[in-house]
Amino acid sequence: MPIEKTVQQRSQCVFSNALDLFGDKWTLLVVRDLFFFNKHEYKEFLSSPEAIATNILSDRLKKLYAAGIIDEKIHPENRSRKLYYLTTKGKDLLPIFLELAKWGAKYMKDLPAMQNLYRKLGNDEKGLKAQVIADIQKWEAENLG
Amino acid sequence: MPIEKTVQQRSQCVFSNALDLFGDKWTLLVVRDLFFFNKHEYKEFLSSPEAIATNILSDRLKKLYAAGIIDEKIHPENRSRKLYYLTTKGKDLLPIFLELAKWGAKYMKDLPAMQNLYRKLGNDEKGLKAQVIADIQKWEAENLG
DNA sequence: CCGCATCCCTATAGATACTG
DNA sequence: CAGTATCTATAGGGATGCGG
Repeated sequence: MPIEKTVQQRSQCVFSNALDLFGDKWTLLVVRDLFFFNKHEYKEFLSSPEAIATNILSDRLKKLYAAGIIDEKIHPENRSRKLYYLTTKGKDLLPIFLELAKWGAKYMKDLPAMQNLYRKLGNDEKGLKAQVIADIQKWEAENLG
Repeated sequence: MPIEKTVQQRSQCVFSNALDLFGDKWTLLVVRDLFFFNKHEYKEFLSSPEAIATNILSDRLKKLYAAGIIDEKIHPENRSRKLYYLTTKGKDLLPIFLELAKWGAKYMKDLPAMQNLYRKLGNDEKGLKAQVIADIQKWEAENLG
């Protein structure tokens, strides 16, 4: 029987509390995959270029679930697989990602793989945001409906 | 002679690169102190409620400096002290903090210490932002001028 | 004093091997 | 295929040292 780990908050600060939740190198990458790469399965997260380890992925999915940022359901085609998707609370993280990307667009110009995103952010941020939301809603209609 | 640690980037992704820089529980708390609590000295960062350890603080100040997010100068009244302050690159992180705070205002309502910030965010985000910037400029005029 | 640097030790993160 | 178990590496807390 494992000892219940009471997640201790370091202070009453909203930033400190946020960092208690996703202040690490992996948690937000899973959320990124959900937002921008239409990934919804364990093996899809594993296939991202950063190469997250299986135990870390498992742990982060649990933490995101416990925090109410993602939800999950059995894959309709295969009971041994799961589908992960963002809750409303999770989807509300999008503005943070977009601001982060804007900062990156300004100060990490040396990331060639990101130039398309940067251009879209600069030209048509609202369009980008709308498209991310639309993609999610499309997926939801097909898989949660 | 210490071995130079080449900070390895995990991928070409802007989010991954950002997390390589501040994907930990402490780095952004130092930036927070600079933005919202008008802290500019080593001992002031140490006095924050999260109680950062001295070696961690020292390490994070170096990393933030190396990343061009903060700069430093000798304290005018005492050569044994230093003043730390945000560069333009650092100040440009403010929108990320504000989006984070907005998310927290919606989903961490149980942080009584933050209610004032949340209210201000809800009522007058632009005013809040302007005030943070104004406070910084006031400090700069007095200390960097 | 003040800003760190260093050391020691523990806790946690994470890579790899393995299992149901 | 989706995770767990095991092992190792790193982050971090706390005490202390040390130069300016």
